[in-house]
Amino acid sequence: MSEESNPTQRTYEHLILSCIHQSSLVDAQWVHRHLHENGFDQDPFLATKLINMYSSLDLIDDARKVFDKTRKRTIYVYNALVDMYAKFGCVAYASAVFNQMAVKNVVSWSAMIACYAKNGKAFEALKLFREMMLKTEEDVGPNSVTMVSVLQACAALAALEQGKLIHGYILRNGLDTILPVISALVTMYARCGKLEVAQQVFDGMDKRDVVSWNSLISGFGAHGHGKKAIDIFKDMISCGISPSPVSFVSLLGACSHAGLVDEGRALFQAMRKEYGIIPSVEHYASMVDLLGRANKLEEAAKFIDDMRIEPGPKVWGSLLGSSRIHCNVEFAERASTKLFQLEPANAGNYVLLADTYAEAGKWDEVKRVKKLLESRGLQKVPGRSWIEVKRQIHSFVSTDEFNPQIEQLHALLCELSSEMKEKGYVPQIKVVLYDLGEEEKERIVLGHSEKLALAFGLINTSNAEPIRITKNLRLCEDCHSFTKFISKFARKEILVRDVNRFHHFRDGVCSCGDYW
DNA sequence: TTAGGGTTAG
Repeated sequence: MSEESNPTQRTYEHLILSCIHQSSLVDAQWVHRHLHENGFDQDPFLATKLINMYSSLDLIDDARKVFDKTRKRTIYVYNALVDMYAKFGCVAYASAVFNQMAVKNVVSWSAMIACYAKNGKAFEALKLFREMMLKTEEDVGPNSVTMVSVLQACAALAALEQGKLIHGYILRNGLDTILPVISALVTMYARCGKLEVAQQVFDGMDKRDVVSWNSLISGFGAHGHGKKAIDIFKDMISCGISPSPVSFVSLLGACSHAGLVDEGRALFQAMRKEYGIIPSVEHYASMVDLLGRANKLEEAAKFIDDMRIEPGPKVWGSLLGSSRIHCNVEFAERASTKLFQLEPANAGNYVLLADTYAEAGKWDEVKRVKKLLESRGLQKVPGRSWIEVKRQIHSFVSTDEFNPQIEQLHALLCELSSEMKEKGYVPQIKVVLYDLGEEEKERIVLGHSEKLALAFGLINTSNAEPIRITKNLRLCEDCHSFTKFISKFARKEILVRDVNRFHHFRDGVCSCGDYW
């Protein structure tokens, strides 16, 4: 690049940055046109910037066009495109671009791993990380940024043993002073059920920012320690750290899991009045969840009516979820009517409404909603549970007939069930929302994925070792009751992370206090 | 000169 052209390139860079800043489409198109007319659109530096610009304006196709027209595609142009697809959740496109790259550096690998980790593909993230570790090129060794995404993947899978290996790598490579890395470690340990280790890692930090504190608050919240989460928040304030909007989402979530309605209401008020934070949809959704779970559905609905912003799917989703828990047909209908308009392709909403009808015995309505679901070509997400044994993740679904150990697991569960029935366990067959006979229902609940994972854990872990199970949905009442019995009967400590929170079973009691 | 990262959401 010649010297005199530098200012012009820089001018265009500033113009593009200003379009991003003001998110102005008209200006963006104007700048792009000028750039083209002056022959700057083949400059790879500016092409990268243009991709970023269109990406920030949510214009994927325009960004792609810039890429396609750029003849000199540097290591930077490709990375910008991978990152854009990652941002929009287009994992297949991102990986296609990544695979096309002849030269990949640490940023390329990190961007692709982050893409998988952020878009619910944690297995793929770990797989790609292992591949990256086998590369010998100088510029491909993982760094702190890579570690953060890998830790997120471990957290998503509750892969504690893998996470510990990564922790070791972080210590050996001196990455343990970098704030994002430590915050990700705190979250990883908390989400893998090791709250005490999360606390130790946090205690060992010499410097903490608001995100480090938020990580700890949400960790305690997810484990049901609402009061402790509030205490941590108070400690943070007394250390002179200002709370962020996320601090309050975490706190309200913590109150919700622990049923701390009054504390939650007070925090919501304080957020505005004392800390000047304007509540966003996430805060409203958390409040609706807090009230709804506590069976204050009227108040939750009124809270929505009084909102100063448009409620949106998260808020209505919270109301629907609570209505399902408390089997309230009226509010479930109200929320789902809105949700079917706002997010017609979300199968979960149809399932929640159908389940509410089923529990209320309204079988004609159940049929109607299931038909609606089918007519829209949607499918219910199957329940899945998994468990890590010797660094291997074993995954279970209730209908898994290909699992080589399935016969053994079923036999063990039948044996345990009949023995526990003598000690007072009563199968909660009402959770089976089909018009079936009692025996059939009992057979179905005994085949739930969480119980298969539990049986697998009983066979494959030592006596002293706790069992850690992760589940993609909310824990059902029968699995909850069954696991409580097992924890006493088999004298086993069992940790289950469901989609919302942790259940810590010990000696026949669960840490959630049967409120979840 | 450019690119990748931490906390929340049910």
